Amino acid sequence: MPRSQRRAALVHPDARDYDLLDVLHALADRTRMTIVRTLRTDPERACGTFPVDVAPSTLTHHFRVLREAGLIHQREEGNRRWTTLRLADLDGRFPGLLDSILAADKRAAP
Amino acid sequence: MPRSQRRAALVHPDARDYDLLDVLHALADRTRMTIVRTLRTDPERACGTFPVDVAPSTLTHHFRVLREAGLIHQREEGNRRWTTLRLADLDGRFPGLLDSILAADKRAAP
DNA sequence: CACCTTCTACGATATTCGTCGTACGACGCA
DNA sequence: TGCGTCGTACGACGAATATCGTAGAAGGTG
Repeated sequence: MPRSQRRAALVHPDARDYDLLDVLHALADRTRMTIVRTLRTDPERACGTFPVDVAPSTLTHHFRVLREAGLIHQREEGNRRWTTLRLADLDGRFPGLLDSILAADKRAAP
Repeated sequence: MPRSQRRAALVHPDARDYDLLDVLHALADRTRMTIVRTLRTDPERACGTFPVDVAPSTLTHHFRVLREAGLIHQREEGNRRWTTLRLADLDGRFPGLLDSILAADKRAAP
């Protein structure tokens, strides 16, 4: 039984269940925006390799918010948890939205 | 002395001081999103004429959040406070962002 | 086996947020 | 002067949030 007790079931919402307000709320945070920005360039990353300055447990919290909003996908491989951006799902539901927001963020702090 | 005591000074941030995270946070609320959506179609509205279902004091709170994020402008005329969308300022700072978000919202709940 | 790394779950804490009721100031009109 | 309307300020309250420290599970490596 892999990770049955301590590790959560890694629930990812269906792309059709996306809630725009949840997506906006998830992105309205500097740490989470940095995570998404990083993933937009790098396809896949392990949790501990993001350029943010918070405690590991805090990072876990932010990943959960992003995951439950449907922004990221996480898969487990051995000891690591690899994170990817759900770009296709997001673009399917809200075409152009994510890149529009990321462009605005880049414009604000390139 | 016009509205010196009870009414706030109606501070509107400069368009150059826009903070994207503040904008996203302001829009990550159903009531405030409805206000912005309404203003995107109707150029100007009085405070009490928006299709939202909250108490007047709550509405005042939401207007303040939108105003301080730079999304709306309010001017006083007699007894009323007229609200407009700062579309040009927003588009100057974050081109295409607002319409991209509004399009996503319309897609989610047309 | 022992040890280290990675990441999570849990509990605690301080802060923010959305909501409302109440009171009231400013305006317009009779 | 008085009354009704519009919108605000203030205080309160519950819920959500962001943060952290600690403890521990799972995997990798010796």
